[in-house]
Amino acid sequence: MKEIKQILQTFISDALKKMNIEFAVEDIALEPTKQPEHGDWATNIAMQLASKTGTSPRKIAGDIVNKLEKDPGIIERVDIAGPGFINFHLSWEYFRRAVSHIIELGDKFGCTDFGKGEKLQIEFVSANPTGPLNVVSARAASIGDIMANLLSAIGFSVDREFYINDAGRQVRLLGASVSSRYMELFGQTEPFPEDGYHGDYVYQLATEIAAEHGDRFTSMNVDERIAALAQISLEKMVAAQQRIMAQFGVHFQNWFAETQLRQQKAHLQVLDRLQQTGFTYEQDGAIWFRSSQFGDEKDRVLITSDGEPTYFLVDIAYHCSKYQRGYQKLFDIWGPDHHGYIARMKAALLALGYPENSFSVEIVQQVNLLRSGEVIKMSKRAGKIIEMEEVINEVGVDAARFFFVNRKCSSHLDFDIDLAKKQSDENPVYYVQYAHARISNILKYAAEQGISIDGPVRLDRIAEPEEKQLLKKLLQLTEIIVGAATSWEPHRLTGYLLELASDYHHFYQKQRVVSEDIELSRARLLLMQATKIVFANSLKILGISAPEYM
RNA sequence: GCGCCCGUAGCUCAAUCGGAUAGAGCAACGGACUUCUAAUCCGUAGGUUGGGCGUUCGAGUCGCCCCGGGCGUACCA
Repeated sequence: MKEIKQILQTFISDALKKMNIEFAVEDIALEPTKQPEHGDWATNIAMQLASKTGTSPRKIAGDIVNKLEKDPGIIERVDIAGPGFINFHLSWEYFRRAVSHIIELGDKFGCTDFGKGEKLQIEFVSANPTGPLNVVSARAASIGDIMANLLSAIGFSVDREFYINDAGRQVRLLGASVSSRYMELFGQTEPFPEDGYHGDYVYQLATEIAAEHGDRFTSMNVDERIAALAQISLEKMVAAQQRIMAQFGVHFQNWFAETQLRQQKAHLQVLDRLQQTGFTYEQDGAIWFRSSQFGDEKDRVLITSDGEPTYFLVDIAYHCSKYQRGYQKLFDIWGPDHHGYIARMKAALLALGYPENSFSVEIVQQVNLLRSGEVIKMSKRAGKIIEMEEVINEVGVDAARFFFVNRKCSSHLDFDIDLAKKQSDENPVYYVQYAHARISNILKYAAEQGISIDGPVRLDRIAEPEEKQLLKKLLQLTEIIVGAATSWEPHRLTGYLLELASDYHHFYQKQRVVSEDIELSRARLLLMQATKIVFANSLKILGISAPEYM
């Protein structure tokens, strides 16, 4: 079954050809209508052409409609309305065919081969292993994972990657912080580092290490101890990150360590390559990259005057490694505090000769946690933060994923913990899941009543407006997925699910599925099956469970 | 100062490429369970889309100027 949008586009395009008008098929705008009086799908093509030719839009619309092929298996009626919209009323035959089409495709319904297997990578979360994962990480985890699912559904080959910042100053600082607490446990004083990490987790690390290794680090000299404790702490922190991600249902194909790059001297090779491009220079004892030539505000340092590679240089090497590993497109999800970093990274990759649009960054905006209607104030300095783990334990994985993604990535998010926890009608997650559970229960009930859907079913018994509305919505899944995936707007899928649930509950209220009328019951049971598939496929992309009962 | 994100109903948010009468949910009020799950449904009320000017057949959406909120602006990561 071809997408209705494409079918109608072809019809219109053929009509335009008969009128000797050139217009690219894929540019013919078609959208589902908001009001039933306007039919099912509408196009504004006549208005667009009117502004070009100077003819009245309603006249052009009339010409198009006259020349239009009106396949009765698809189109019931075509109207011209308003300033010149052409409204298509689709036939019952078309909608009924959708039922068996969806059931036939099953878990493949909604998927396309748009991406043609192109290999791409999404890197997300990549939180420093020097502190616990916070709520922004949770939001990034949801968005990254769901975007990966969406892009897979439209035919890309997608890998998820987590970059472990396990080198540099921050890690040494963690080691020093833990070392100080560790010595404290054994009654010895070691000054706590300036800018060290506060927070209970540092004590916990020290306590765990003391329990596992005893006092054997106390006799080392300070630098050795800090290095040793940094390494152990790092492993523990990364293990915790991996555990929480798994618990949240996010499975990274790769956890990529920064030290790996440093050991291979990958950053020096990249420095070499950059120097060959001629976009570097020395000044004040440092080596600079001329990123301002590529639209950055100013030039950036690659090697400091102390001879140390900057984080930026290593990060360039990291992104090069992604290309070298065969990814054709790179997506990064960063926090709001990194947006100033985008220009320089794009500049570097451009200078190195990678294709202009092969790298893009999505900035995920901040999250305000609310409890009892109040924003919870957090202070990283004082170590007072609400951890990702706390949130998902408190509200559950399903609700957390739904809430984090039910908003444009670029919008700030108010996350109301009380609301997400509520198992009531105030909570949109349950509204959707309840619809799925209701359908499951009907199917179960029908089976208990001995109603079988095997053999020929008279789909023409499906004829009520609530059924048409439901089918119309079911058929939109594919386009919603393509739109959400290509525009990086995963909230379109949650929005769609809420609409679908609403249409379903409405249907449920007005029409009974299992009744005395066996033929009608069987037809509606197929409709229920198709609806269940759409709920299940959508929820699977969101990584949210589809309960059989609630 | 400059750059990015944002401003839509009392609250939280939608609105696909610029489309028709700006929609949902929550909160408020009034109704609907003898019937496959009431975690549901129906109804009422709620708006100068922060303000102004412009672009055009048409602007919440695009451009310019204000107002307000958030974030960034390192030889840190």
